Amino acid sequence: MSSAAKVDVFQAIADPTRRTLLKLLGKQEMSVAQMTGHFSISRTAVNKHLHILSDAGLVSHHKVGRETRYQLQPDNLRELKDWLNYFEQFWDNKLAMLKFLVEQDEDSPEENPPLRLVEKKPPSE
Amino acid sequence: MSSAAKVDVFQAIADPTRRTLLKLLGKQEMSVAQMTGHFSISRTAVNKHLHILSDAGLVSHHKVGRETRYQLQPDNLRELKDWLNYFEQFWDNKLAMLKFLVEQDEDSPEENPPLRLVEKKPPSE
DNA sequence: ATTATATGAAACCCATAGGTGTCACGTCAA
DNA sequence: TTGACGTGACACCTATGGGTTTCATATAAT
Repeated sequence: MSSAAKVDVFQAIADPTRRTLLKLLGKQEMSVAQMTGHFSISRTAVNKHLHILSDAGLVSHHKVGRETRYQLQPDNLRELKDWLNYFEQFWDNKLAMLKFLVEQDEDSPEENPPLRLVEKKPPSE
Repeated sequence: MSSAAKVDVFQAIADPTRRTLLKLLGKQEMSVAQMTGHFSISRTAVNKHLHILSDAGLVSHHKVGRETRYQLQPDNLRELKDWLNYFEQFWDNKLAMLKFLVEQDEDSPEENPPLRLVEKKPPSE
């Protein structure tokens, strides 16, 4: 129940303009006009992109005076990460293993086993 | 020159059918007809999706007799991973740091410093 | 009170994405 | 040789995505 997610996250990040918007919001909360300044498209177009990002649960917004400030809401990117995680086994077993171990560690904070890097091995192909 | 990448990877994985195709190919090399069996759309439609995945460099294909076998080619998913990596700092600093360190290690194979888990700290900005 | 600013919503345009069916061709089986 | 199988290339259709312009409204500034 983390988010309504009326729009697919994969779909939301498919557009390069929206990806740039997310990067911008990663730096700081911004108003619509402020963001529009970074593009050569109309403010209305930017607004549409923001709506899509909002429907995907990737940004939130709140009004400050007459302007609408948008904030990055990266939680739903986890879905993307989880998807990608499945494929990481195909190109880098070592990194996938490490991530697995780290996530295990996250779930049991009282334990803190000494993590060590495994032997280096070249990519299978 | 790893790939032509005529199609954006983000765009390529935006479609759920194409994501399913990638998952299928993650299990094993498959022919077009074989993949079509997993969907309710026409073979021609599947073929188009495969072309898009191919243009994005995510799959490769080779002919075996009269059938065309497709294989997963996950290298270009790194672009997606790199993009996502930037945002991970906003939801999980520890994991992002570890990944960074691991990748650093990948780049300098002659050195092998003892990596230790660092303390969790809030994003710098 | 009046004007400028910041925004949202609506109507509209056009390119393209995703789907279909058809046809031709190479390959495997009888 | 003949026919079924597996596929690629085309032509076509329709919904939607990303863009625009215009209009209305609320807030800030003078």
